[in-house]
Amino acid sequence: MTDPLPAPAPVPPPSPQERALALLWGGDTRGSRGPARGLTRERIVEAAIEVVERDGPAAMSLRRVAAQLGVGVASLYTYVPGRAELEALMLDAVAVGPTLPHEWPGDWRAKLTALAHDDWRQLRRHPWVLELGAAEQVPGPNMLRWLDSALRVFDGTGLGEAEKLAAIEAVDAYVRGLGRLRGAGESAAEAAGREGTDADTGADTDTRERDDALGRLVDFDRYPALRRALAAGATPYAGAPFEFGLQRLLDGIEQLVIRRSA
Amino acid sequence: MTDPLPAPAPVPPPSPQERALALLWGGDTRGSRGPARGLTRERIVEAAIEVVERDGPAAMSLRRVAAQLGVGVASLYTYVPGRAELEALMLDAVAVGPTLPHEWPGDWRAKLTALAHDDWRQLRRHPWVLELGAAEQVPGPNMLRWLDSALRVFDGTGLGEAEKLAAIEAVDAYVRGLGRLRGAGESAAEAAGREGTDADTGADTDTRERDDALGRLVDFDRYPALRRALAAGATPYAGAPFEFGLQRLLDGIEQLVIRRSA
DNA sequence: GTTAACTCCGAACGGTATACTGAGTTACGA
DNA sequence: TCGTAACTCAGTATACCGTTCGGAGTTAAC
Repeated sequence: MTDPLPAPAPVPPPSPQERALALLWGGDTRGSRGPARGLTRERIVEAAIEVVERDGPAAMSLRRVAAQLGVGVASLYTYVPGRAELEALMLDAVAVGPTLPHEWPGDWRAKLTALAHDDWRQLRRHPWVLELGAAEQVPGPNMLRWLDSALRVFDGTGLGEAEKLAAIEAVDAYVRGLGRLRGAGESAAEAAGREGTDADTGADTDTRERDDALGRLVDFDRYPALRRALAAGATPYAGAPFEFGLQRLLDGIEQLVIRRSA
Repeated sequence: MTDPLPAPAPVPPPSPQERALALLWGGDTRGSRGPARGLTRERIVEAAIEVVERDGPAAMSLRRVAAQLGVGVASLYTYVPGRAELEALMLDAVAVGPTLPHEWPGDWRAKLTALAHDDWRQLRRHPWVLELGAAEQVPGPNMLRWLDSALRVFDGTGLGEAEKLAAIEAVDAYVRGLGRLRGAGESAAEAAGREGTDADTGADTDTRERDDALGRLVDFDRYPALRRALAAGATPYAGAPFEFGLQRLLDGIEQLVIRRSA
């Protein structure tokens, strides 16, 4: 009762994470036969982004993407293994602005400030990344290019390598976290309306409406400290002004830089 | 052709946001007739949380929640208007730990550190809040109770009301943002295994696996700064150590406190 | 006792992602 | 040159999803 045939392939099943990685990092392994392809991965990602920006993240579906391209749903599967992987591609596509942090003028603090602002602007322009990217961040080429550039912002400071990385991710975490507290961000129309003004409006109309409804329902006498803050004009859960927390964080990093260069 | 009857009810249609708010803040307006109710809203929320923690956020569905409770799907709609509102209830249910920040010992910095740690622990224990709460944060009773308590942490410092609020939200944003960069957090089994140890493991098994796959695919010569960081032992996109960014942020807030009390 | 309000739920509707199958198209290898 | 293998594409099928509808049973108010 020998068993001459070992298990044919003890290869672990490719996890969705690994599939997304392989997809993001190229590795095109298709032959050359068959009819010419009518689409490209880039066109699909582009169409998907159009759909999600027009109809919102909840309405994003492969069917709509296919319709946008004038193609059957099943056709997409020859270019992209599934929805999750498409989302990873979309995220990487909008991950980075046109220029890179280390190329910007000024010292590290100026660059880091600009980095945060750029991140913030990107997030407000594409609010859906917060809803789409919930699953997990699979690092793609754009993200790594950005991260590499961001690390170089700290060239010349005495910070350790791990500290540089941690500082970048702290700023990134703050920006993204605040974007989430603030809610979905402004509409595309809004963004187009004041393109580039970069204003830090304390609260938009939606949050104002919600606060009104909240004020009608809640007895704020039960929350004295909150009541005081409200009376002073602060607007909770609208997201605090972006700049405040950023400057505090940068102050803290600056303290460390000074300590390290001493 | 007079028109003696004005439009009967110019009441605007209740938005989903307002429905969720009304739901979170009580306002039970049901009559007393009809058969006794077999369920409660609390039981439903509890069951939903069980489902999401067992099967993951993607598998959360009203049908599963109903099955978990041994009732038909449609029955849920007598207690909860829809899925969005149920999610709001779930989020508020796990929003706050057993004790409140202002009751903890120490000065404001000690309390704020504990607040961040508590927030972090809560996030790692219920990672799904990051995926569920994507839509929008509708503040419920627990959240406001927590926020009120958090504001009182700054009692005695010279900070302005808006500054207090902004500081709280900055810390909160940092913690949640880092939770997202890190990925979904640890499994329930993990959490149970080292209950309360609060260790800051740099990277878990999942991220290690992903990094291996990444290393195989990516030519890091194209990312010199990143390569240096990696060589120094840093692990990108695994989330930097939680403590680093937190202490930098707290340092920055401390500077402001000192300035304000001068 | 009648009735109106209420709970519960099976069934159905329109939507989703994905798998499967088959037909049509292309280019390599003999 | 031409058969055939490899490939693209789409229609159909499956298995879910949230939500609605209508009916049957139950209770309190009148």
